[in-house]
Amino acid sequence: MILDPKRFSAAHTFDCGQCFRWMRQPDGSYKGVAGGRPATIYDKDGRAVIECDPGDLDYFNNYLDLDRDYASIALSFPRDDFTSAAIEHGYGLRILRQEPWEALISFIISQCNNIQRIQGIISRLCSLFGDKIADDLYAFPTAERLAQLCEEDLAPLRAGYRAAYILSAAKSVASGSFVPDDIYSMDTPEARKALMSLNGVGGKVADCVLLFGYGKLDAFPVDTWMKKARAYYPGGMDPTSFGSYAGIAQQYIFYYARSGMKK
DNA sequence: AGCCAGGACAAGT
DNA sequence: ACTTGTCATGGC
Repeated sequence: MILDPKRFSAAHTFDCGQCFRWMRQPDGSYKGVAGGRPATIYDKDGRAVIECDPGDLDYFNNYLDLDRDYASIALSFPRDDFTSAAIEHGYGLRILRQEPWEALISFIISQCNNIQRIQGIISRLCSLFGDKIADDLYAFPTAERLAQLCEEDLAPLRAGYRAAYILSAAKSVASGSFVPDDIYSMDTPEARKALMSLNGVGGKVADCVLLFGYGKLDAFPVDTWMKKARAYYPGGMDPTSFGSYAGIAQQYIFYYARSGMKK
């Protein structure tokens, strides 16, 4: 299946730090699972090539946000040298529309952690408690499944103090006291507040869940790398200056800052 | 050995 | 509304 979204980069999309489960294969393609659907994805001549069940193609078209014109959005951002370099560096990245529940748990795990270790913890979480889909491919475990567990069960994850947060979120969702789908209809500030009612979810994690899980592209997560990047914005780094797609700008900047600002 | 990694939380000003 | 210590783990 070949889709033509203009300038899709699998590497920049899957390795920019927004997701943790797409694994680069020796041939440069990325293999993973989204929404319980397995796929192998790569780019060819700037186009997205998706190997998946034909019935899942619409899902991945939406998942990869392929219908959005990122080039035009990038042109709408203020043109300082740093932002321009960041956009060039992340050429072809797209903000994934990940499953909200997976994004929630993933970014709870991300706090005060590094990306390699986050990947390991999530990988163990899925292989231990997620349904097996194929060889080395697992669905993300459901809230109902995780809600049955205790901290001891999560010890093999080596998630540290975050294990309690995972269980707490699972129980909130499984019991119905927190309904992930309710977030969609809220505006970003209201949705942010609702997410922060969960134990272990502060402002930054909430912003990541909104951006990467709910497609709320005005959410603007600020982590340690964004704080480092702030030094390159003499007048300050004002999210509102990037408009309603500030989250996309954020991801270019984050990815560039984390890369060491090279190339 | 100490510092850092896509922080959150409670307790103290 | 801001500052500080603590939380668990691992790489450098």
